[in-house]
Amino acid sequence: MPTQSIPYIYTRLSTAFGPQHWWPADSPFEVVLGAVLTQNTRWENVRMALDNLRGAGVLVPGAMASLEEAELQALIRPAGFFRQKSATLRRVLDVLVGEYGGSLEMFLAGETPTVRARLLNIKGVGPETADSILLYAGTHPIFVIDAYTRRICSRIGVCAPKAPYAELQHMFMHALPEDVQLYNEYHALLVELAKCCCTKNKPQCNACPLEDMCRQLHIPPFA
DNA sequence: GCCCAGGTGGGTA
DNA sequence: TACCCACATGGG
Repeated sequence: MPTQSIPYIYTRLSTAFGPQHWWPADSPFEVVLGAVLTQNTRWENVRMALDNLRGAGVLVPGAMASLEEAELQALIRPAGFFRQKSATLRRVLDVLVGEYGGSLEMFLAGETPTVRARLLNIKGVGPETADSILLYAGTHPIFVIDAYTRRICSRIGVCAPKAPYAELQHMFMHALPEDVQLYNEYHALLVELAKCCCTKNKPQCNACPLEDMCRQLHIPPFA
């Protein structure tokens, strides 16, 4: 399966699933929180944590920054890895509030490579978290690679099972026109596809509306 | 009880 | 570079 199929796959997914309206958040700041909280974690768990934060009225940088560490940890606990994530969020808030007066817009303004480097410089923020923030909170044209993307691409033969993040990102960005909305939709659609037929160790397509495509793309068990 | 989830960073060879 | 591991909760 050559990389030329990347635009084709988008067309098929878009037709089957329609607009995804991602990221599932009410504000850019929530995107940042969700990007950290969803690290190796189901979104359902992340939503519980976000609901807690909303209930506590701390879904704005200033208010969250004033929380005690124990309070923050208790609120995000359902998302797992709560000690690690609270520390990461604290470091993000230090930059956001300390250097940009709490303005996410200011923080994310500037050239994409510059802002990306600034994000990656924060301990606990890796490439996926940084790119999710750049694309979904800052509308920077950058393609987000996640476990779903890698798994799907691996199963249809467009990459090795352990292909590096940068390699996959390069592949998508060179197969597609530079377009924030396209990158946004594509990533969301891959997640939608993965949830129905590309779960780890369970490559069934029993109820998958894309059974035909899975067959064409050689996704088991229709290979 | 066991497996898994929209990662990241640190350690070792 | 290439693995291995800790990190933690909640749902199937």
